[in-house]
Amino acid sequence: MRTHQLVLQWIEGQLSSGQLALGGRLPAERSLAEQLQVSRTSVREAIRVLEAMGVLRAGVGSGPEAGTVVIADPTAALGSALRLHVATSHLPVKDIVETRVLLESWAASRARPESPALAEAARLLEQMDSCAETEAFLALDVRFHLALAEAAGNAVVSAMMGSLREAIQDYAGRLTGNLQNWDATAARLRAEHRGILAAISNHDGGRAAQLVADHIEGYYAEAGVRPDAKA
Amino acid sequence: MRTHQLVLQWIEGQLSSGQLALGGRLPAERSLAEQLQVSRTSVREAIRVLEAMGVLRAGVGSGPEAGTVVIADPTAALGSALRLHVATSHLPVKDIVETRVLLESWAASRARPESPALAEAARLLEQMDSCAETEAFLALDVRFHLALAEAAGNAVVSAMMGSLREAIQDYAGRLTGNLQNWDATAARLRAEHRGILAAISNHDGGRAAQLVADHIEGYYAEAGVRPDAKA
DNA sequence: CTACTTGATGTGGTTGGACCACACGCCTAG
DNA sequence: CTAGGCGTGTGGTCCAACCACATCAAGTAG
Repeated sequence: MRTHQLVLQWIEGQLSSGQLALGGRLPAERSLAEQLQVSRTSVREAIRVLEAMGVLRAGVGSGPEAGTVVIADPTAALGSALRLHVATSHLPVKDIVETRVLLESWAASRARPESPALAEAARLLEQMDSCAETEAFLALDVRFHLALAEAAGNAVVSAMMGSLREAIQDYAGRLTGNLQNWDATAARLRAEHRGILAAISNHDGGRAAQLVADHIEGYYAEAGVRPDAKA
Repeated sequence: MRTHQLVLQWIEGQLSSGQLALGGRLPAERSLAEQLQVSRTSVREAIRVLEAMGVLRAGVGSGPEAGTVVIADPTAALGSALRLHVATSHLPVKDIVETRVLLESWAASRARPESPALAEAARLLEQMDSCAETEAFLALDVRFHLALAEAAGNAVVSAMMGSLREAIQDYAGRLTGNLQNWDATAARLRAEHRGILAAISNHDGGRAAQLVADHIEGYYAEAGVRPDAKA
């Protein structure tokens, strides 16, 4: 057992047992090293791993914003991991898109019309109407889809969807350049978004799921994704 | 930008550009540190992060097994990340199970009867017939479900399913103790497995998906999972 | 008395160096 | 020709020191 893994186990134990909860602060690196009888280096390596997984956040200085505190950002961990494995060509972009369609369709079919996340999605839609810049439009689009996912009330699905999106973000951004007529595409996307929200409001989950699947697949098809495309 | 993140970017760039591929070896830590003009500590922190994400594997000594090489184990990264976030009670077990049902049903509906993975699944099923010990049975069960997922031909779904399984492995293990009559349960599981394989062989994806969903939900229900259960 | 300056303190961030355990492969003694 | 030892390079670990930063408290000028 390598030393930093011992530290990892200790921290995970503290989390599991509830002695270390969300927002809680880890002991200072130097003091934790002494407490566990390991070097500060090993403590730091463990902290780095947990930081990369979205479990901790390290802050320098003094005061409430400083120190190493427990956070909860599952999307960060899954996203960077997926992105790296896409980089090694071990995870085809095609599979990423396919999985995103699966998760997002399910989320749409499960979304509850009364969910606050759905109201947020509707608000985002209005902002997109008065948005001319492509970049800002796409940023709102990302938030719209994430809000849609959250409306299903499944944190794992939300995290996975966000991470899938992050993993192919650069790739999707480059695709936008392939579009022939952005204004026309944006208009179509707006209309499709409205259709999705309407289906959810009408408690027609099946239709919402189908619309979402068409929406995503249609966009990638228009941007020129081929089934064997690589990142 | 922190120093170890610079190293991370450099390595990710090497992966993206293809100069560092699966099975390739990273320069030695000391030499990489000199090349990037950073300390060995920073290089090591970056390597630790990538190791935790299943992208690298560090080996001591000399020869072909030594050095830091590129691997591809997406399941490891997603699994440990999910497990940690379950530990912080940020990801409810209920959502994990729900997501697993979603992914695995989809995989069953997409599984190709001629897939080698499906043949492997059938082989595992035979082994489970002549398997009395609970522990060994469950180990084969895990491999059976993973083979089923691989038969769908989507690497992302396979990785996510494996990681979901890993994240609640300990939890599921404890559940087994809740079962009243293990022999009867095992017999039922065997029969259900056969039904799933039969449906796939008959090209009845819809039925296969339904059987898988019932199979998983039935097991957790029998073991006493309540919707608000925590890890 | 108030308001600003200044230093002490504690945090993570980074570095260089040292030593260890390990595995391979050469090289010598038999 | 064989068997053992030893050199070399790898990651693993630890230590001591220094830096940048943020806060807070004491001290000082107004």
